[in-house]
Amino acid sequence: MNSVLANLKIDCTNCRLQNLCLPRGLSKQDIQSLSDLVQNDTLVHKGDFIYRQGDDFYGLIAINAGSAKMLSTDSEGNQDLTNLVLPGELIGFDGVSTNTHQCSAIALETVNYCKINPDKLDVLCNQFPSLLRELFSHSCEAINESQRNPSHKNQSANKKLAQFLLTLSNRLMSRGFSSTEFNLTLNRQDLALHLSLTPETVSRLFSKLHKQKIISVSGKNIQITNLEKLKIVASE
Amino acid sequence: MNSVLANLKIDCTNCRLQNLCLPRGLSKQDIQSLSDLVQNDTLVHKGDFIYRQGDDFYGLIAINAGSAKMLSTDSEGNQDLTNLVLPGELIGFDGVSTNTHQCSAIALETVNYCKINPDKLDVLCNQFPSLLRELFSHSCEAINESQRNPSHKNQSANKKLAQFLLTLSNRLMSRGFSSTEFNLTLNRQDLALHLSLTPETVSRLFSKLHKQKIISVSGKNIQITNLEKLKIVASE
DNA sequence: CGGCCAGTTGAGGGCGTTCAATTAGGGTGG
DNA sequence: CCACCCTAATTGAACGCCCTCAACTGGCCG
Repeated sequence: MNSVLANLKIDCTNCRLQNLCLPRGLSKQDIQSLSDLVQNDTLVHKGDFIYRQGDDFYGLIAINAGSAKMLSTDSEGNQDLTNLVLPGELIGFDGVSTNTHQCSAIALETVNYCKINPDKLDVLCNQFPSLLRELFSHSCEAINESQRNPSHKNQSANKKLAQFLLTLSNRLMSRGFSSTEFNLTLNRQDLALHLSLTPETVSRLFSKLHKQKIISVSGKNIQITNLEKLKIVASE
Repeated sequence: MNSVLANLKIDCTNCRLQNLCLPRGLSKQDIQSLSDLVQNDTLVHKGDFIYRQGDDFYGLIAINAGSAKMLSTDSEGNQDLTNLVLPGELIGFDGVSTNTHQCSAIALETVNYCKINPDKLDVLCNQFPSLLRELFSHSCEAINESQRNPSHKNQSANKKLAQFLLTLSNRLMSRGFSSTEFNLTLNRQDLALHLSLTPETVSRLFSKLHKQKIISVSGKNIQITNLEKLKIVASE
């Protein structure tokens, strides 16, 4: 056994997600400062809440391993699955402005995450403008994503699903996973919620894409067998 | 004439939108610092671009008077009207992360706006963490708005329009305008784009709400004549 | 083996779109 | 100031996509 490796603490300075997550664009010195403020390696399991809508601001969270869904319920009780969260992505912005979380974050499988506590965030704000600038940049990016993401607009259901699969494929690839074969951690119900469709429609569309030999579907296991055709479907 | 009033420079320290716009939540001293960095009173006219998608980051902009629309075109050429912008609201976040604007901001009528230039923004970041913190908070809020705003999800067209009108009514009220009678600066085409509907459908729905005596429509002039019923329609 | 829930598949109906025609409104030149 | 034009807005009819409701299948766990 390699005791040196075994005892090596994983933190921001040696994290494999450094270029995707918060350290992105920071100096070595700043990454070290950040690392000292980050609480690493919290583990939660499938179905666990990372935080709940209505909770006091819990902190900014970087998903390190696993995936999560962002769920929000409006005053009428309607649910909306706003996002699927992958490793290297930040969540928690929904609690910054009002100090109360506007969404729930729920683990879709075993999830390992890092966290900057609210009090540490204040330290950041006062001592490390460059980090705060980076946070600001991250949050602005999130605005762009959510406003420009075409899947939330009324298009054909077919197109929405194809676009979702393409976007997911790209996001997985940039995280070092296979872009052509993956396990969809969202179930049909959740995916339907996310795309504003019914589970029946999602199921039918999966079958249709399968018959067209564009993807291969077996439950949650998805293979993209004809990327070009999938792109054509996504652009109608 | 009152020459004292005539010569009084309008800036953040005496702006009527102080509680809505960027100074919100800042100390008097910070507001003064902010004010020194803000370029006030730029005037543009109907149809003018405040900035264009693809432009270098132009700065953070607060709409002081008038209204604007945020338009974004994706790689396929599909347009999306992401937002209607009212006085006291901030735009420009779409240029922060990549330093290139992801949307165009277009004046819907004569618009007066204030601006923090990109280089001044860097000054802010380095010297006034409290301002940056406020900016961060603003951008996080924008995320919530765009993700939680129910009008961008698939609901009945009727409900989407009713919700849009209710939200607009509230936003106008908090800005000191009438909440029951207003001039819709968006035309039917733009409104349809925003709600992901066709102009024909929007027009039909306006007529329907009019016949139901819930609103009174005359071109761009809208009166809400039965707020309670409108709320019922919005919640289905 | 039986029960349960997620997922799939089928039939029918409703709502928004599409295509087309008509009306209203805003700007320009005589 | 009015006649004209061009675009925006309205209204109508028919189609098509997705939803609803329902039945069925398959996998997992007791």
